[in-house]
Amino acid sequence: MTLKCGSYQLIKKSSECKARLGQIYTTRGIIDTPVFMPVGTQGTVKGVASEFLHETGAQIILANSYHLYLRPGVEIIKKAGGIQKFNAWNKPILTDSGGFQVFSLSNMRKINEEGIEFRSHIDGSRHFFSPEKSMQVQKDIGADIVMCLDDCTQYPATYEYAKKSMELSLQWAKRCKKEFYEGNAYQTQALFGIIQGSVYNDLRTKSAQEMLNIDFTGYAVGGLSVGEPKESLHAVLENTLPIIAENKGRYLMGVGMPEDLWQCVEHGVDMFDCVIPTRNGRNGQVFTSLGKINIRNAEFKDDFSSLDPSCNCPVCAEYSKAYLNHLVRSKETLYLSLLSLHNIYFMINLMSGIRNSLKDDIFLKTKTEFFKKYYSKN
RNA sequence: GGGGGUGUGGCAGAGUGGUCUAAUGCACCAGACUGUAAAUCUGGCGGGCUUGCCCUUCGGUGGUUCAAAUCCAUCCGCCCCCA
Repeated sequence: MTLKCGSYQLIKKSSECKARLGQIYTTRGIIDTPVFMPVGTQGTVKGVASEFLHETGAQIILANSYHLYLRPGVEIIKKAGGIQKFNAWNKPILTDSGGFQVFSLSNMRKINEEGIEFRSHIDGSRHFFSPEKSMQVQKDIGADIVMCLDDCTQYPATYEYAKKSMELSLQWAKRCKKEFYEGNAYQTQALFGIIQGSVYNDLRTKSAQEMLNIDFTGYAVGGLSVGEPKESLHAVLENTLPIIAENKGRYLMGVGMPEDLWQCVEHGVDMFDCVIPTRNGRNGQVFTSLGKINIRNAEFKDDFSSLDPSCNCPVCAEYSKAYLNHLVRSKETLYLSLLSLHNIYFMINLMSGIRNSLKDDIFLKTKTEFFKKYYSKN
């Protein structure tokens, strides 16, 4: 049997909760899930060279079509032979559609039914992203998994606003699918739909059902981690994920912190992405099995132990907290790479631990142990 | 020896009678960051508590004034120029 790019294979369900072990097939390799995908907006995971990224065990990374479209431009990437040739990352890549920029560049864009008009954050020039345009850009970039152009609803949003926004994403999703499969030329790439609806359960339900009707290879839950309370996030997942067919990959966009990964896997999420490991790394915050620390803090000036006693990453193997503290204080650029690398390794390793616990069907016990240790210093 | 200048919080540096516990930057102490316009941003940075006030602070001392970082005297330190 030939597996379609982006298709999900369920391997084992937890007997204790909705967590599940599986695999997502892509043309460039099989992804073991649950998986954490480091974010490389501009085609590079900030501060981490591909060879080090491989060492972390990363299976797939993100890139952003809006950013790559603006610079270097799609033509350059096509000329390079696709994004994987261009950025020397030969494993799967998922591209975001530009939908998140609707949210994050909210004061530099206008939305209408046709699409989104952006003012470039680089030079102020005007650009138009329609669902069709987003599909063309992502196909040209050469992503293995392509995301539908959506309207990432801001939080808070009134019910009426969230409804309109969700319905717009739905209309766009239909156009994305049509455009994506146009000419049947892109069977090596997968298209995922994105469920919206803010914190309103009936809107989420509607969005999920309609997305399933359109029929995508995988489904993402978007519009979360945009400022809503944690309870809302969990309520949405609890409500929405069961609607998605069991044989489809479920991707929670933009999440998250280590504690979020455990909790959301428990709800049945298969894929995550988040800028946290790299951004926080660049800001001195380090994730460890004993909780997060800010390596800039004075207490680490003469702490010659590694960042995390139970970490096997290249940074923990070689460098002390005291030295990393010194690098951060001195603004030596090396710390950007080292802390990002460690944090990514931490996330990837955490997911690997989650998968192992699912294999042995001891997810909840392992989760409890993780939290006990992670919060032991507070 | 003669002339000129200068001394402000950890550092640099504003302020030249009241609105000054004293701008700003750095340093320092913390916090935040969730499909990346982020190597960024925010807060704190003399002491005390009843959180509104009180005490202490602009080289030292003394003075003028209702009021002094700011004016005067004097002492001390530093810098420059001429001999």
